Amino acid sequence: MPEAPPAVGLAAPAQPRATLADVGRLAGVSAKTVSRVVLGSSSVTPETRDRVLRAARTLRFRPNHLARDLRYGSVTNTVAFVIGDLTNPFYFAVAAGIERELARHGLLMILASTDDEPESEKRVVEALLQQRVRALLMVPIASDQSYLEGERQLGTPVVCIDRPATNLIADSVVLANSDGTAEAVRALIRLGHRRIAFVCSPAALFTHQERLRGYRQALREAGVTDTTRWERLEEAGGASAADSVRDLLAMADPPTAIVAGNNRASSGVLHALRESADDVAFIGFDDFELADAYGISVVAYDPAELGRTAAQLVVSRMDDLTGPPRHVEIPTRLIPRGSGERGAP
Amino acid sequence: MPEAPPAVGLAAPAQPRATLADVGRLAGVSAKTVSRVVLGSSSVTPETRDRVLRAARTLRFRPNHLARDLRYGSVTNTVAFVIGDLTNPFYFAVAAGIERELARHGLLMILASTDDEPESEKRVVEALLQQRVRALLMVPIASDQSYLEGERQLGTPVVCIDRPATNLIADSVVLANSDGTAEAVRALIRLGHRRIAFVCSPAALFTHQERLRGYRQALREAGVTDTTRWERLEEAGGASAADSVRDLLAMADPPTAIVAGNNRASSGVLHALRESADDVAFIGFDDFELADAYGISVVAYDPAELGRTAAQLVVSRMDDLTGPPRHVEIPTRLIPRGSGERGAP
DNA sequence: CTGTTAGCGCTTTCAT
DNA sequence: ATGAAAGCGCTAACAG
Repeated sequence: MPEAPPAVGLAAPAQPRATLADVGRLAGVSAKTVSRVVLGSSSVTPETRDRVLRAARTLRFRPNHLARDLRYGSVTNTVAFVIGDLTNPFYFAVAAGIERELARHGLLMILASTDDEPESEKRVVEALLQQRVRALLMVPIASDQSYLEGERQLGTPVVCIDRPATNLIADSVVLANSDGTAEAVRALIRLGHRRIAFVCSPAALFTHQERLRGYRQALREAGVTDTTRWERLEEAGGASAADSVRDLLAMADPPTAIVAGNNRASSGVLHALRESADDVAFIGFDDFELADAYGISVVAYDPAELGRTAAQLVVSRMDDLTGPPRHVEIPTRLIPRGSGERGAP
Repeated sequence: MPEAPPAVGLAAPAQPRATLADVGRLAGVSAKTVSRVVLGSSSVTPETRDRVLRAARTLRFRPNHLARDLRYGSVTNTVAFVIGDLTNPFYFAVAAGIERELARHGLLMILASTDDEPESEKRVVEALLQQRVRALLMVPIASDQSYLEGERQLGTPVVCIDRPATNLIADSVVLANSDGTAEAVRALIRLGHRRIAFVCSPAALFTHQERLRGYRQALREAGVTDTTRWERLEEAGGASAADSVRDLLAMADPPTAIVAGNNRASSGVLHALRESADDVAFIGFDDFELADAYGISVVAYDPAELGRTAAQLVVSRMDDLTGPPRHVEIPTRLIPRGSGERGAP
C-alpha cells in the first residue's frame, strides 16, 4: 500500500504563492472576507470587494483548490480514466468523448495508462484513489476487479468501458459487439456468400469473443454450421492477420468473404488481399481514416459516444450511488462502401 | 477570477473514509506512527508496524494525498496537458508520449481541452493552476500567453508543444516543419518535377506557415521562383483541399506533383486524385493509418516523441526553473512508398 | 522508538 | 457586513 513518493525533485519557487491571508493583509480585511469575495458571496460591500480584487490581482492570487477540497471532505473535481494502451486511437476517441462530457460538469479528466499490464492496474487505480479522484472510469484489463469492492460505499463510483468488470458490481458501457458482426455477416449472406471467414486476435478479449459470437449466430441462422474452419482467432504473438488470410486463401474451398474483428486485423487482411485476391469481399470492424476514400466497408460506431455515455453514467452516479448496476450498449452500424459488396458468388 | 464551483451534486458517502487517526485508534498508536508506517519509515518496531498495517487493511485506509500535498506546500504530482482539439489523432499520440514519460517520474497527466476556442484557453489554464498542477504542457491556441508571465517564478514550468508561445518566454518543442516539406519537394525535384503544388489549410497556423516556407525554399533552390501560383492555402471554411486540387488540375499547365501540408489536406487531395488524376505524384505531411498499404509517400515523424520530449523538458524544469528557454525541434523524415515516385515528367 | 504540537490554505460555525 | 476560532488529514519539528 505505501507507494514510494514521486522521484522528481523540488525546486523551491523564487516567490511563494499568495494566500487569502496575504490578500487580506494588503486589502486591510480578514482572510474570511477575501474568501467571501473569491467565492462570490453577496454579503460584501462593493468597495471592499473592489479593494480585495485589486489586492488579489496585485499579488497574483490564485485560490488553492487543494485546500478547498480538503476542507470540503476531500472531494475533488477530477475523474480518472484508466486505459490499457494509450496509443490505440480507439481509446483516444473514447477519452475525447469523456473529456468533453466531464468538462460540461466542471470536471477534469486524469488519464492514466496501465501499459496493458494487468498487474499494474491495481497499482495505478490505488494511486488514483489516493489522489481522491471523484470517480473512476476504466477499461478493465486485470482478471479481477474485486479490489474495488467497497469503493461505492466510500463514495467513488466506478464505470467500466468496453468490457464489463470481473468480480465487481459496477456500471458498464460496451459496444453491441455481437450485433455488429452479425449485421455484417447477414449482409454478406444476402449477397450470396456462404464461405465467410472471421479473422481476429487476440482471441481472449471480451469484445472479440462477443464479435465471434455474432458471426457464428448469423451464419447459423443461414444454415451454415461448420464455422470453425473459417475462424482465425490467434492469440497475441501468434500468426498475423495477414498470414491468416494467406492461409485461408490456400484452402481447397477458400472463403469468398472475410470479416475482420478489429482495426488491427483489418490492416493485416487488407495488406494480404491487395497482394493476391482483389475479389474477396471484405468488411472490417472499427472504422478508420480514409476507409471511405478506399471504399472499405466497415462496422462502425462512435467511440466518442462510448466515452460520453460512460461519463454521463458516472456523473449521475455522483448524485446517487444506490440502485442496481446499469449496463449500456452502444449500437454499431454497417457502412457499405464497396469492399463488402464486391465478389459475390 | 472567481470561478463558479462545479455544478455536480454531492452524495454523502454511506461510510466515511478512514484517517490516520482512525487507524491509530484501532491499532492503539498515534496518528504519527501510522504515518511513519505508511511512509515506510524505518524507525518503527516490526510488531507495531504489523499491527498498524492490519488495522489499515481492516479500515480500508487509503492515505489522503490531498492533505499530504497541502502539507508539502501544495505541490502535486499532476501535470496538465492543454490541447485545442482532442479529437485530432495527432494530439492523442502526443498525449500518449507525454503520459508515458510522466508516469516514469511518478506524475499523472490531466488532459484538458479548449475546444479550439482561443478565449477559453486562459480560463482552462487558470482552473488548472488553481488545482496546483505541478507543470503545464500546452499547445498554444490563444494569440497571447502573457497571462502566464510569472508562473515560472511561482514554481510552475510551462512548455509549449507544436507551436511556440506568444508574448511569453517558455520552453517549446516543435516539429522540423520547414525541413519536412523541403525534403519532400527536393525529392520531387530530383525526379524531374518542377510544377509542384502545395495544398494546406488553414493558412494562419504556425506549423503551416513553416511548412510553406520549406516548400518555397526548396523550390527556390531549384530555380523555381513563381511558386505562389501553385500554393493553395485556404482559410478555415474556404475551399476544401479536394476543390483546390480540381482547381489546380484545370490549369493550363497543371502541377505534376502535389504536396499536402497536413493529414486533413492529404485526405482531400487523395479523394480528388483518385477521381481524376492517378498519375500526379503525391506526398503528404503527417503519416496515417494504412498509408503503407496504399503506397502513399509521406513526411512522417513520431508524435509520441514530441510528447516525450516535452515531458522530459518539463520534468527537468521542475528541478531547475532558471536558465534561458529551450527550443527543441523534432525531426521529420520522408517515407517513399510509391505515390511520391510516380508520374515523373 | 513513539507521541505532542503546530500548521499547510481554506471554509464553516458562531460572534460581533 | 465582517472577524475569530476551529478543523479538514496530513507530516515536519521537536520532545520524551
